[in-house]
Amino acid sequence: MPRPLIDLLWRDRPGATAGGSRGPRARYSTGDVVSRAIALADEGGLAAVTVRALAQSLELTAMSVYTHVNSRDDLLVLMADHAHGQMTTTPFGRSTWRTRVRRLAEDNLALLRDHPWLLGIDDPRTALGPGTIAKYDHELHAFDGTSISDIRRDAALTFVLDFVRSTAARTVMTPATGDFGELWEQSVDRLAGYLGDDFALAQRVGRAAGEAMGGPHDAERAWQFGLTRVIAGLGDLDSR
Amino acid sequence: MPRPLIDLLWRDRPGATAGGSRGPRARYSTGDVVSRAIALADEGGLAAVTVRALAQSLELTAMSVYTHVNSRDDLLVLMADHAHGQMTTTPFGRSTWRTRVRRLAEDNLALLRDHPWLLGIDDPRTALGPGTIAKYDHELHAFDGTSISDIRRDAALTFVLDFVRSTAARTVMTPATGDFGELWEQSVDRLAGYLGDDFALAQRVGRAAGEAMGGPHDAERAWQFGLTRVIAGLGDLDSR
DNA sequence: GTAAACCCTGTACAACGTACAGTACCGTCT
DNA sequence: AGACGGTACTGTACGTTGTACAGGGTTTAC
Repeated sequence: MPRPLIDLLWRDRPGATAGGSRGPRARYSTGDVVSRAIALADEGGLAAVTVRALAQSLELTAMSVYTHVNSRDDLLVLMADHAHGQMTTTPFGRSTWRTRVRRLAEDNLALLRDHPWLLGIDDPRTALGPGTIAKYDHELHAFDGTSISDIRRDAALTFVLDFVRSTAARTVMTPATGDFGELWEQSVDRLAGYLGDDFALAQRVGRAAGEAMGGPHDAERAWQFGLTRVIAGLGDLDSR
Repeated sequence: MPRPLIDLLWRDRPGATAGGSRGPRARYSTGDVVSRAIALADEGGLAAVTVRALAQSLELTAMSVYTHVNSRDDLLVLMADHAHGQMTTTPFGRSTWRTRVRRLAEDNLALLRDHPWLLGIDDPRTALGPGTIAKYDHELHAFDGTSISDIRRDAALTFVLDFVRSTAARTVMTPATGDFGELWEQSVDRLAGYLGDDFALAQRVGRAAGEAMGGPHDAERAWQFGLTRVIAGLGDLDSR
């Protein structure tokens, strides 16, 4: 049985509890396995990351995967932490916390665009990994120079990241999510019949929002709308 | 085969396309099936809503469920829409949009507390249902009296609801989510060993946030923090 | 040289969603 | 009255999933 998850997460860091040295050499390192899994996920979404598919992609049998990883859930945590560790972060430089938060949000959006499957991983154990902790540390520094308390600093960061995640979930096209446009055109007739004149406001706003959604830069506009509101909501951190 | 999803969603509304009248009477109505499914989900989470379990709970065979519903995914949409339709909404009265948004957010949090499994349903087709549309309509009215545009009205509502959903996802105890406290105490030692003195800021803030998380009213505090920021972020809708 | 630890394989199981074929029932049409 | 056809339901079965379990071969530690 492989080492416990925490040790796998920290496998490359100095001081890592190494695996025993006896027995045949493994054909793949843990990192290899995680990388292949990520490649599969980038291509076909989380659903494509089955133990069997991963095994085949490594030219192993299904059960051999469990030599490197304790369970599929653990694998997902390793994937997420790896992605967090590889994330490209725009350096903050000497900017204000507002532009830092903006960059941070944009970086995270890019991350979720590159790896939409991250939206499907919601395991709290991810927070134990070095990549995730490094990311957390870096992003907390966005609020340096303000007089925000530690607890609120954490809350503020969570607030920003939650916004990014929500928006990405709606924007990003997961392989699982079929095109909503098709669905819409397909059912709008019958829906109109049912609706009649009820819910006038919903119909008016829904139509406006729906039409804009087809437009060229709507996703971008929704993003800017929200991000502006997030930053405005954080208010004047400097004087508090 | 049952009627298509849209017709099932609108089954109780006047003008609904009724099912054919021939054949034996069904032992259960669509509403019965959906209600039983919701009961299962309330008890054991979405994972407990298997076709077989639902069938057993109705004293049917597994395949008979498909007489009432086209697929499990459709069933989930029906469940979500039903929950949205049953949602208790605090009337807005004559209050300002700020307190309306606050109530709206609180109502939605309560909804997600009562039915945590809603967090696991992310099907856009839910938006086609009468319950969801009624909810949408009602919540859009929160911004009545302001001069906000239709598109921004939709964006603002989405912004609020996304915040609620994110916070609920972290707060609410899903049956799937084991207690994070256990996990933490179990791995904090080894983690401390790996961390050493690196990521000082993350460690300090994480400790502060972690300790507060054990505290009695932390979830409440995080909620208030975020909600205040959401409303502040929306700014002065009256003059725009 | 022996024993322990390790990588890897093959077989197998339980649970899942659901396709397909068939049976009993019932309103509708001839 | 009788045939038709749509409906509710059942039973069997298939493919896919994660993974438990029992070995077999290989390498290192003692």
